[in-house]
Amino acid sequence: MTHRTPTPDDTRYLMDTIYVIGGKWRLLIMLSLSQGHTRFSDILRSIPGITPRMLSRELKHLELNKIVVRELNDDTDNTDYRVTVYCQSFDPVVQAMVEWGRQHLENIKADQFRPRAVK
Amino acid sequence: MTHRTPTPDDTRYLMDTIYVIGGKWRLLIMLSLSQGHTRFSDILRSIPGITPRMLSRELKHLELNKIVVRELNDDTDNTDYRVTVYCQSFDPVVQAMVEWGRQHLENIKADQFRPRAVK
DNA sequence: CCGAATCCAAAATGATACTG
DNA sequence: CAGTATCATTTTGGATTCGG
Repeated sequence: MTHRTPTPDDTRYLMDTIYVIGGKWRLLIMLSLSQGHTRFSDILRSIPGITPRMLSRELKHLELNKIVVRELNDDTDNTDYRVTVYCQSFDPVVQAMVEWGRQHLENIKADQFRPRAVK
Repeated sequence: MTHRTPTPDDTRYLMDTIYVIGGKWRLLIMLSLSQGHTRFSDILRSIPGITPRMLSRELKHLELNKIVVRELNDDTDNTDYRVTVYCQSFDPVVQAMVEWGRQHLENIKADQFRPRAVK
């Protein structure tokens, strides 16, 4: 049984989650990191439309909240960002949202190619 | 096998989803509706902190995007808001986020009651 | 009391240029 | 490469008000 009846508490839980991952970019950054990107410029390129300003700010926020860690690579003198286990706890949320987006695009495509009745 | 390797396309799917449900209130309104609230004031009361202004605006957005429908009840002369099947397609996302929030609260509680080593 | 509109303040985000 | 600084724009929210 995968269905639960929603309770008023669910509203609180949902608010908390929205608060933590709020904004346009945090989940996208987490996804980029989980795709294996570790360097600032790589993450920047992997997320269409994000600016260095927002990436820098959001990485700082995510680091403060223990969602990512920042490491200095002594050899290459580069900064690497990595996910934490805490970040991985968002995987089900990200998966559900990615899946919704994929389905949505499929639906749009299907509707475009399906003939419609004309008035 | 429930795990997928993330692809660059996933970034696009995730962006689309964030765009559609973006903001602080939309998912909360959908949850409230799925909890059975149909009237403006009921929804308003069920979401702590939301103002009539934001609820009104977001309901309008959700209606335009076919996520909710607005019905006039002729008997009581009241407006009823109801979810659509499109709205229900977000259930997995909402469930995942509610579940994350619940776990998060449990973790916080557990940590608070677990004795810590003192320096 | 329900639902929406108006005006204004604050916060989030964007564009662009620039630094070590 | 890894960010910062500055300024413009957009989004969000508060307070108030107004008509059913």
